[in-house]
Amino acid sequence: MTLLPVIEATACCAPLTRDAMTQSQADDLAKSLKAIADPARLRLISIIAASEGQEACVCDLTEPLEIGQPTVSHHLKVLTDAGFVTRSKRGTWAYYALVPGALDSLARLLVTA
Amino acid sequence: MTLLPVIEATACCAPLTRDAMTQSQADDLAKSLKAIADPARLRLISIIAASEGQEACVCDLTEPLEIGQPTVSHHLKVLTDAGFVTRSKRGTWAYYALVPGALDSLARLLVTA
DNA sequence: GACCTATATCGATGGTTGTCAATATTGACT
DNA sequence: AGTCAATATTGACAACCATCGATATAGGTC
Repeated sequence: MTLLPVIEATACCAPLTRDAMTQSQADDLAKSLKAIADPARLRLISIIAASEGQEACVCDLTEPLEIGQPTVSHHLKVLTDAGFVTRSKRGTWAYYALVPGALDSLARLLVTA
Repeated sequence: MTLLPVIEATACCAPLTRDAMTQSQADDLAKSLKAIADPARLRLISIIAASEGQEACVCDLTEPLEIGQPTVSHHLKVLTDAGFVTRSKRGTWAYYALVPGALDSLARLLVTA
């Protein structure tokens, strides 16, 4: 499933509270919010963000959350599809990094006035 | 179901990206995000926010969204439980108003550094 | 009280989603 | 080629959720 990346979804629009949203604006924003509205995914973002270079290896993400490796992989895919993180493979390892500004664009949409 | 209001859920904490979150912090934040991660609820917030005094009657909320009245009522309850809006009844009508600062507290948690 | 209007609650239903176990893929190393 | 380690994908299942129709509640008016 391809998903409108956050940055594009947010580049165009007035804040949530300025004007009544259209249905498709609401759909896009809801998709972005759904992508981060999960405890496991929030913790993944949080760990990645706190890591050096805002980048972390999957091997460092599996233990702290107490869920299986396939589930971690699934959550990382959701975050990637939504445009919050990017994946780069180096050797056998996969590194996930925050997309700079992605969370901020989203946050800006929620601020009132 | 009682839910930790956004304001309280966010009053205490460092931004999402400063430090690794605990499980319960992630649970709370995810609940707040889930509450607004729905197109119908985003449009409700949006319409309320764009109204005079950031307050709107349910009667003005049912038509624009093209969903049934019980569904609108359900979404408003979710938003109320999560602390984004408050309900006040005047006569036969129910008015929902934005909780000042609720969305902003949430947004602040998402901003990086 | 009887009736109407506005809103809330209940029960059911179809669709989505988080999780897991099992398996596949990919890359490194001998 | 063969093996091992890291990660991704698949298929299944239970839990959750958005929506609806039907009904209940509450306030106003006659």
